[in-house]
Amino acid sequence: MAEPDRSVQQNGGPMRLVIATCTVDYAGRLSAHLPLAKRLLMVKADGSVSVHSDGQAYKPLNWMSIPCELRAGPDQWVVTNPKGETLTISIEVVHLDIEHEMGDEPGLRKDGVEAHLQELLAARPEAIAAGLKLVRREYPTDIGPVDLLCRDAEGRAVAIEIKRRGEIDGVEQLVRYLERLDLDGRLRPVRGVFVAQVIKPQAQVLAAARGIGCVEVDYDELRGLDTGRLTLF
Amino acid sequence: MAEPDRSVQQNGGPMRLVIATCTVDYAGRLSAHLPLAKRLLMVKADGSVSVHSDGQAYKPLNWMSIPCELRAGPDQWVVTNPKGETLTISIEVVHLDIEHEMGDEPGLRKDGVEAHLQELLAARPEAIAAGLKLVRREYPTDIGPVDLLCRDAEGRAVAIEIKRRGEIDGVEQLVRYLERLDLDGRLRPVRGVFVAQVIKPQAQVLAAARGIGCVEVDYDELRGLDTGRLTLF
DNA sequence: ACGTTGAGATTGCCG
DNA sequence: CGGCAATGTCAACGT
Repeated sequence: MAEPDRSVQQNGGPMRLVIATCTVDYAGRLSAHLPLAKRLLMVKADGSVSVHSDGQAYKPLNWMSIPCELRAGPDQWVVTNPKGETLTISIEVVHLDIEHEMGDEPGLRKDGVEAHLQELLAARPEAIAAGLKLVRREYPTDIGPVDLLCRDAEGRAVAIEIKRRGEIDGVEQLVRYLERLDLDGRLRPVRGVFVAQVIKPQAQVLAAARGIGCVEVDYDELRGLDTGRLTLF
Repeated sequence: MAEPDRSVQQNGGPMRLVIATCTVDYAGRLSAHLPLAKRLLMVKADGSVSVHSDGQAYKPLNWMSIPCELRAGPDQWVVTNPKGETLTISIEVVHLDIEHEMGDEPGLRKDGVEAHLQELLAARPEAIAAGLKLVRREYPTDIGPVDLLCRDAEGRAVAIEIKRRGEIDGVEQLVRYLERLDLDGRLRPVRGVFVAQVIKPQAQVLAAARGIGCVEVDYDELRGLDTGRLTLF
């Protein structure tokens, strides 16, 4: 064959959607077989292939992840990967076959648990320590905003740093904020509390050495309390 | 409204495929946002919704699993589930919108690793222990067949039980076989070896207490050796 | 019905 | 760069 083999799907192409009556066989980590039925075959731009039925949201019945190579003949598709795993799709009838250029995917932005934690704790600072009242979220200092500034039951200032995972650099960050806040006569002396879902032993030790309190909070419980409040009224 | 709300997707409908320029927001366990881009929206017969880009095989960018309810307006889809999680798809442009009746899915048949392991080890019992020679696969006893019966280098009988995962009940099963096999003067005394990809500590302890050997085998390696043999000739 | 466990997991994070 | 843990884990099986 002199001309390039167009049956080989390379990365960067459009998404291809095929609805076909087919059987599917996978041989790799395990062997699996799908009897003859109508299914959706999805070939993504990156070359990966997945076989969907109209159930089992969202997981496909079978698939082949990149890196892999698709040899798509009229009656049979064979997808192989470097590990020697194969996905063989034997096609009886094609009901639909479309290609669509999808363009770039800007990517998923997960609004981290940290932001949400801050929201929840701003709404209920007493979950950190009894009697704590919020002064301001994102209280500004000249080296950046501290997550929460509160006053305790005795009216003393408390700076709170919130992390998803409590590690040593989070404690150091809080120490820097505390230095800055202590320059303000209206706040001084400012106590620090480091809050996270889990605080690593190293961070706990450093915090203790710096006179900073540590509080581990349960995210689900906080969310539960929060929704609990919402549903009460 | 007197007529039924057709914008509500119930289970049992056809599969719907939409390619649309859209933004997507998920609020539930976490919050996530997808900027405006062209994506594939898949609505399965069971009502589940998933949002695919043309990368990240096979996992969708966002999804909502059953049980859930889809309210599909022209500009916005809102999928909710009983836990109060929401998936909101705001549609700018629709590039494709098809529905297709998929019919029944006969279901996936997984040919277990255990059967394949037995095949591979029957072909190469020396992978279990040097000098081991196969007498018979599925050697019958009156309480069921033992996976492999072998003879070691000294001609002594060895009964082998093969599991994908070595747990305590697999050891007990082998113990029962050994009792039976020991009744046969032509075999007695019969040694036992428990073979699995991984053997749990509890099972190892019990095996040791019963004088049964434990061998962990690497499935991929065995397959490799096997295909190695096949490709050598 | 509920808890336990495995999964062709994938993905991020840490050391 | 390789091992470990989390995942919006899900799904299947045993109690």
